[in-house]
Amino acid sequence: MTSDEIREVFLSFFEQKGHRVIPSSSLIPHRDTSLLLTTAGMVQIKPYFLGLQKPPGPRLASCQKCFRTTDIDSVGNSKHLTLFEMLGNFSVGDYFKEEAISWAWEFVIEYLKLPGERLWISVYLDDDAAFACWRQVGVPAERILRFGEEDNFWGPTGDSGPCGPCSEIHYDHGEEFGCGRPECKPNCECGRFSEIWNLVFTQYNQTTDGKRIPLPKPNINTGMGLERTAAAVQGKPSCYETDIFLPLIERVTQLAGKGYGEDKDIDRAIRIVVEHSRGIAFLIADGVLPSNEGRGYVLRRILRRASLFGKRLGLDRPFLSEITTATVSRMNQVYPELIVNRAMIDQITKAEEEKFIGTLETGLTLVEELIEETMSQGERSLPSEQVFRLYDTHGFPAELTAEIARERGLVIDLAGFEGEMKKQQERARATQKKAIQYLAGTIKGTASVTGNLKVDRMEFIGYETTACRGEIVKIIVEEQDVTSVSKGSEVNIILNKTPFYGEMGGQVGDTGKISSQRGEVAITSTTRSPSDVIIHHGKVVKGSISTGDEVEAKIDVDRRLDIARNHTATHLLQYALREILGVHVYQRGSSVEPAGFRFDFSHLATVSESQLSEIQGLVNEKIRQNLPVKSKLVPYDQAKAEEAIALFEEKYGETVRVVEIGEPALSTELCGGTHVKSTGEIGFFIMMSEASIGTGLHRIEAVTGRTAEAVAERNSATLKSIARELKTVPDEVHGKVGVLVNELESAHKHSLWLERELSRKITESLISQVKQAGGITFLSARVPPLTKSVLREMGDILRSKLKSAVIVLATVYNDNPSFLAMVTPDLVARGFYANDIIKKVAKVAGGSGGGKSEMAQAGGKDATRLDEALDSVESIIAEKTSSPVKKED
RNA sequence: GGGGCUGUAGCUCAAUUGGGAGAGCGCCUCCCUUGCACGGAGGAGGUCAGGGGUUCGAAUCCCCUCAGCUCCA
Repeated sequence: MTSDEIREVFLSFFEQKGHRVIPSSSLIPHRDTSLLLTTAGMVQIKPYFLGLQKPPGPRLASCQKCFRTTDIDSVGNSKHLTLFEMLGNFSVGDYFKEEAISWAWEFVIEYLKLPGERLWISVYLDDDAAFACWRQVGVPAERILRFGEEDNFWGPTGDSGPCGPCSEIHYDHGEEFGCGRPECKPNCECGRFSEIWNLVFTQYNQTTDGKRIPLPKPNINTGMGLERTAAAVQGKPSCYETDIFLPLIERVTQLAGKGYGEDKDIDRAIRIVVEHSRGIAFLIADGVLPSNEGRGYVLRRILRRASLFGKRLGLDRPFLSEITTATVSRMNQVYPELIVNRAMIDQITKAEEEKFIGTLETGLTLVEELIEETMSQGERSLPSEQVFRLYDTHGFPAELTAEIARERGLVIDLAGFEGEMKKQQERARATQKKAIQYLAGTIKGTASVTGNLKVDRMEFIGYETTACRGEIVKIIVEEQDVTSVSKGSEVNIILNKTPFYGEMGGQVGDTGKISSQRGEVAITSTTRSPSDVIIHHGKVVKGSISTGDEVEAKIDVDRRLDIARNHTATHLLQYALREILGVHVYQRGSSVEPAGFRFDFSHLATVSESQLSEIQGLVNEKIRQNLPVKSKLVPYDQAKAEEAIALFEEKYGETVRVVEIGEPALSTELCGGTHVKSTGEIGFFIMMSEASIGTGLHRIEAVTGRTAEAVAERNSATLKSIARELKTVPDEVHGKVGVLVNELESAHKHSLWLERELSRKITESLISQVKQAGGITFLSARVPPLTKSVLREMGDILRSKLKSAVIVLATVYNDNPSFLAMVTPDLVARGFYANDIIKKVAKVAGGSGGGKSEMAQAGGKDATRLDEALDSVESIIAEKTSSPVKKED
């Protein structure tokens, strides 16, 4: 049985048992900031279990792609994977243990045809009910083992929430794969037993004080690892020998010219390469891009690990994209997002791998330096802080450092390195804890109001209208439900019916007012609870309001129209980007506000000026064509079949709203936002900026409608005023500025030339002004205003002409006195230091300064005492010659 | 989210306690030569990432912002 068949048979089996099959959700969890990546099939079911959302049915089944980073370092042995597929059936308050167990057994025996005698069962210590169920389906008592919390109790995630005992099916691969110890049984560390299916019986809700309260309607949540199951079904010792990995392994062995199954270390490297390559392909397909934090960093880490182990196989050039390509062709039937994003997967992988090779190269020179230094000091061991610095700051793996060191007869202090690593982890954890506490605090504040907020009747009618009559269902003030509130209070209001759009999909919420006969509330923002209830935030400005009041809800229509213009423009922009740059362009986020919008999209190359102007032109052309904008509700599957563009991180219900522009549609997007009726209403579109905001990610900021008009107006006003200033007309401004810049440049050169001419003349006259003091030739003179550099040039000339002298020049430049002192080398040797002299001189004029012994500069504050300062030079030198001179060696 | 490092000519990088912005490669012009990274002379090219502060004076010290690299979560 192939893995594809297992997947198919599983889903159709549970479909027969009344389950609704739901598609795999993205690896990026939707609206769940607590999770980096989707780690189990349960993730997308969680809101149903928590009662936050209505499930499409009480019985659900899925095959979910999952990604776990917890045992990334164990990848390569027989069991652990980062990316895997999890088959699962779920009961949302419907069936329980008995059905879950009997169906699981039926499936593995009848459908997967696994030999019963190779299967072992584990149950939670006191879960006699589960034990009995297993006995009933015919599992002998001696193959049902009891384990404690560690192995057979699931949850809660965090300190409270749903949890319960679980029961697992283990497959015995056979004694030959085991450790051989007599006590070897399921959950043994050796590779003999493989846990293939975990059935979780969520029957308790754990409170923060540790009490477990039975749930009125317990849930079932199961997870069967497809890869492990395939290994069992196909009689292979590990998932790597199944049809899932073999094609990929074949590709690697082809490229590396190494055989699989000949050498333990080589096998491990091959496994890591293929395993991580799958992860790379799937992560990129779901919109993750390499980065130095979050999900992007997970991607970068596995990519680098794969590249390193590839090196070990002798693969020196970039090769990973070959394996990700093989992954795409192996898996795209089931996961079409792979084929859709294949260009992105290929290019990102190549670019990132090349970048890593670059990092390794610079690291290599640093390692060489470190080795040289260590050897020159006669040490044999590379200092661990330095090895850690190479890794921490420059990303150079310690194993590689060790390897290179070994070739040169050196060792590294591995224990010290691990210590440094521990410290770093502790630092991060400590701050992480604080961040979580902080987060918990803020969420708690609103969670009590909105987290589990359930409202039976609430209708959004803002697509059709901008005002309506409704009734106040709930009033929340500072996290407390209240029945009435009066003037001056900040409130959150929930209506049974509202035209207010709650912030979602990048579009900001509406503002406006809610008024009754007795009072009025100014609504300043509108948001949405996790359970999709629209919450109006505002302040009571008149009278008072109470729950049950009949009210009129009216949004700020002009503002809404501004937002709608911008939102429809994002769709047109995405269309234009795909036309001009290519179909690989996808929206990666947006922010739609009344004043303008931001649009992030995936694209690898830089966008040229001419492309930008083409894009802007195309959007404006479509605006002028005044195309109709229509929305409709369609079943999810239909929308998918029609290839409506969906935002990767969004999750959509059974029916989805599709927004189409034009007839036939040139843009079709799944979207819940508010739009204009036809593109002409947008009026005008101007791109304000385009920039790369990370690898493969770009951001465009743009404005439409009246903001665009204002921008155009402002630009033209600016241009006109510049033209006026330049005494010309706007069309001539460009040429005129060019001329002016040239003129300015030559004027600068000319004035520099004049200054030099002047300084040369002065220099000659200055030479005749030299004096003597204590046998030392010196010159102290005031010169006309000169720039610092010309003053210095003057000093240089004087110094070379006078051969042996102390020179002090002073000038007033921009009202500030400044001094320059120069001393010829022979006098420096005799103890005349320019920096000492300048300090004394400048002090007279209330300034200070410093420099080097041959040349020093200073500034003063009192320009009137400049001459007095210059006069002091003679006495300074005289003093120096009369006192005994310390000779320098 | 928290650390570390970096940002100077088109590229790779220098610049001692704060005191004169440089080298190599590349580019342009000329000369000498014509096989290899020829050789020689001259030249252009810089908001020292950006902003603020300290100072007579900041590439250098302090603060903020931005960008890149890197590690941890």
